[in-house]
Amino acid sequence: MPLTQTVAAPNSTTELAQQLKALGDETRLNLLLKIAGTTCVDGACICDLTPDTNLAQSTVSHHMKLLVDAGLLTRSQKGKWAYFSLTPAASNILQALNLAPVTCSDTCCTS
Amino acid sequence: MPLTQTVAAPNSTTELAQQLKALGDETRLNLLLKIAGTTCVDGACICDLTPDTNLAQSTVSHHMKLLVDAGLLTRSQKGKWAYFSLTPAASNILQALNLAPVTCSDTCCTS
DNA sequence: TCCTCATATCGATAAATGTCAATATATACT
DNA sequence: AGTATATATTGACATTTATCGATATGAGGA
Repeated sequence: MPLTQTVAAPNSTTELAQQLKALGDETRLNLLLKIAGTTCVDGACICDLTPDTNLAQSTVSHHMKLLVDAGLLTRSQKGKWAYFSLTPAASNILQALNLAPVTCSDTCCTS
Repeated sequence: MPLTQTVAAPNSTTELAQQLKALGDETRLNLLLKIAGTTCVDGACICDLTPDTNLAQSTVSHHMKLLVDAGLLTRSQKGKWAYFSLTPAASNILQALNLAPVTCSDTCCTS
């Protein structure tokens, strides 16, 4: 018996399946892990995430939308830039899966 | 810091993404949860799982294969029947997600 | 106001996926 | 041997998905 009810307590299997599906793509999983590892309070800027993917900007934007739609990320506009943070649901899932945050690159938060 | 290293410690993100993808389908997630809830020591018989899905037998068989290929289930043949059990990886993921086992239907293990 | 930059949206395309019916395989029973 | 049953495989099809280039939107700076 777990000490805390963290994940999936309020989730229907439909909802959970959708979140797992969103995570079930290596590109998106890596994006989410990168964001999870970001130390910036504002969240991670998509401009910092895109280069590592070797994908077109529009493709990354598309994946971010899917993650937002799945309830795993929230988007906030800061001037020209878009920042993304994990939702509680996403944090819980990553924690549950014991996915330790990746350390943020040193160039983070500088732009 | 978690007390135990349960999930994803040996998994690459590629491998984990593949497992999450396999779980990211409501049919397969429900199949897995059903199997997780089975009290039979032998695992769950596919013949008991199929009716609930309202899918063709070949479709269910296909989904089972995907779950096996993802490393979430093992298959064992018992006479005419095929039984499936969770792998440690699958058990860990379900535990991590705090997905309590569904109670097995009373007709379980009777055939 | 015009230009630049960051991001989103659109349209197209190739590949992957979920599904079924039909068939194959394999086991048990007679 | 022959039949029945359980499951897997095959082939077809419609839908979804990942991806890109091109374009649109929207904010800041000159």
